[in-house]
Amino acid sequence: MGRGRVQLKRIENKISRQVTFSKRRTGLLKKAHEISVLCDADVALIVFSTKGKLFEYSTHSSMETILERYERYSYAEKLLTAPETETQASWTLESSKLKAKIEVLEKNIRHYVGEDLEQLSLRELQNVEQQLETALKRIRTKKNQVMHESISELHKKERALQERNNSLSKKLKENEKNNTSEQQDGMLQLPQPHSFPSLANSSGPFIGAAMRDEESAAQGQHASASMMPLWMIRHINQ
Amino acid sequence: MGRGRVQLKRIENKISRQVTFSKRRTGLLKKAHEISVLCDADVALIVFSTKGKLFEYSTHSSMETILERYERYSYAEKLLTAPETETQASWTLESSKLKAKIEVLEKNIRHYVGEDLEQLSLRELQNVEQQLETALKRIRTKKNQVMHESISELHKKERALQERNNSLSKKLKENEKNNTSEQQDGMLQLPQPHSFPSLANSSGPFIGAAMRDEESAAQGQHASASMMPLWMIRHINQ
DNA sequence: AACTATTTATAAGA
DNA sequence: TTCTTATAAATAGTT
Repeated sequence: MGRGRVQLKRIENKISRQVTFSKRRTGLLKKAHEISVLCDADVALIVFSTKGKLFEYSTHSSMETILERYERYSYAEKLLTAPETETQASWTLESSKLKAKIEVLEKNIRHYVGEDLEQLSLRELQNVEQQLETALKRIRTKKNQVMHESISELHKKERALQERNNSLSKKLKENEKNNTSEQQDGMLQLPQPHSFPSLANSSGPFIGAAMRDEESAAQGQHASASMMPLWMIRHINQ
Repeated sequence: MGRGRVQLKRIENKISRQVTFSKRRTGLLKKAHEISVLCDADVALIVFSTKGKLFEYSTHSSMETILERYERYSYAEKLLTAPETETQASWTLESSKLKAKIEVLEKNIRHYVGEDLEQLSLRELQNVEQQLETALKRIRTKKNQVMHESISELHKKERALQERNNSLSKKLKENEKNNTSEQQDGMLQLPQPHSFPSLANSSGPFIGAAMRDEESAAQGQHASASMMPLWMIRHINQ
């Protein structure tokens, strides 16, 4: 619902991601409210932004009530087993289970990045090798796909810009017929077309704008959370 | 959005309330998913129909996790003020920290095995690809090393056995001199040397054992604990 | 924050 | 419920 269709995938540009988040959050909260009023439903909505800021909506019957109801509905067993009765022992147990799990996961990751291989048997090494090969294939397939999409997107832009360029050239020639005086480089000084105003400042041909987009997109280097290197992950644990 | 404008108040007609609920619920869940993917947000949505039926959506990081995060975020003060629950609060906090960490690790692993790639940008894909390539190189180097070690180990065994073999042959000939009767193929039917009994059953030359070891190493398909697939790891947590 | 051109969602009807 | 269609709403890209 906007000027362009949008792919269902993370918006790369931080600014527009933020803007979109703000807009859609408003819309989502509104719709949550609407369905709750129109259809007499109990709704609880919790949204955490990337930065960890909380936004929430809940029907008048309050968030707590709904969450309790939810727990009751979907985790009945859990509540029955131990809400208050949890002893320190059980916490310790859970904690060490989690820690054990983390250890296993970290070990896994180390293997997947080719570290800590000493203890592995030949068979295990072969296993990892095979998994990595498969993963690499998948990644490359996906990368190809993304690149192809990007390319055809750029071709589309290119065509649009070329057309615009042609029509501007035509207008320019007509202007020159009617006006046999100054304005040698008139084309770039014409009143700007309203559709692509930002491109008007480029010094090259219009098509060049597409290339610049590409370059700037390829620059930012900070990795997302999911791409954090190991040493960074290790610091999560405060 | 429809053929008529709609008042923001409970729809009286039961049927159309139900129909509207169904349609809007779909839309709401969709939008919740979209904002979560597009804007990289953590979303939890709980809807109870009038009749009490539950519908829910939550970002990949699971409903439980998000609700915990919510509790942490919005009831922090409450928990801190409570007298008895203070220890419990700290446990809860630690527990959810650990869980958060596990989430990150699991996401990482999914990427390393080439799953869950939709949300990755081209840049991130390239990152993963490069890491996998490096890992693969390391793994292969290590594998080579292990195989070479294994081979020279086997060569050593081979030499030892050959020597033993020779000395036994020698003794046999001496025996035959002193004893001009039976025992044509005596060599392989001699009392077995106690060091490598298993090899004695092989029908070929001793060096053949090395080949068989190699082959069987390449066959076994069950993964070790550290190589467990994700779905299996998920079960660790009790 | 505002402004539109567009895409989406959905109310009504079948 | 599902499909279709006319129309209201949401929102992407811009200013």
